[in-house]
Amino acid sequence: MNEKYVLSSKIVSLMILMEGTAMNEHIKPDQCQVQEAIGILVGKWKPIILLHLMKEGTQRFSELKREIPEITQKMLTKQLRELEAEGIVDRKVYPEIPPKVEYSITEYGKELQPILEAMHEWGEKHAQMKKERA
Amino acid sequence: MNEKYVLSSKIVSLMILMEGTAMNEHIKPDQCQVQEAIGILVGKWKPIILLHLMKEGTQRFSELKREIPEITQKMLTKQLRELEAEGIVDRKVYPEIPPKVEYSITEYGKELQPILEAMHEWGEKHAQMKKERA
DNA sequence: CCGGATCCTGTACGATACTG
DNA sequence: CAGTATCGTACAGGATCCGG
Repeated sequence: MNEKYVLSSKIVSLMILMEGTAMNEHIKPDQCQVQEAIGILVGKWKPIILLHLMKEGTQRFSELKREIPEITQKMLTKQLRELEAEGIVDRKVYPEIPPKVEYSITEYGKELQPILEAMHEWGEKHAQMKKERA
Repeated sequence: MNEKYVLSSKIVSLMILMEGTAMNEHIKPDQCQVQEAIGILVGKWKPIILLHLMKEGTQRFSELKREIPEITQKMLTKQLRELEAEGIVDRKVYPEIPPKVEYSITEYGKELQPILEAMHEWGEKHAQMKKERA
């Protein structure tokens, strides 16, 4: 491996973080841990769903549907199930009639919150920069 | 909750900044600023490209290609151009023969670094959690 | 109220070949 | 060396209807 070190302190800290992990080698797309995280967030609606659940706490299916009117039931169901499968969201079914299903962020899922917030922050800044460039 | 992870001070300050601002009302998918950020990182190869450029600094097209062997030229070109269009990556063409093109992370793009770090960190943890569940 | 089943469409991605 | 051009495929997302 060629060692061509031109380093800002930021890069140094990144390198320390990555030491012995993914950064050193040929990173394949399916090994990349950043992809792990992105993969979970990518669905067109997942960030929105998560933001709502994080802000409002536990919510029923129909509440989410009301707060995100443009989404179809199918999509809402599907994306919630995917988040559930990853352990990010908890699904609680009340065996009643009419049916009642509540969704909430798991403790584990809450660890994603700072990342979502950082992305929100950056995204806002980026959107504004795009405007200024026009 | 346990603080197993020391978040970078940048993220912590972002969290403070975001308090009370981020998650308000009916967020449409095309307004969601988290989507802004994700949209830029989604390409199958973009995180990998960015990690390489962040680690190695300025690199030629062929160097990147060599470090990411599974990617096709077409894809490498395309994703680099998209990153360039967003202002994340700088493209420097040397009008020589044979051609020479160098890519690097812009100062602006470096602001993504803490986010990528956080995602990498979380992704690693998540990947391991999945294993344990099996 | 919640969500599964079906069908349809755009596009991200890839293999391959060609060029200044 | 660093790209375009062309063609082909898989899959995410959406519209709509059905069911417990």
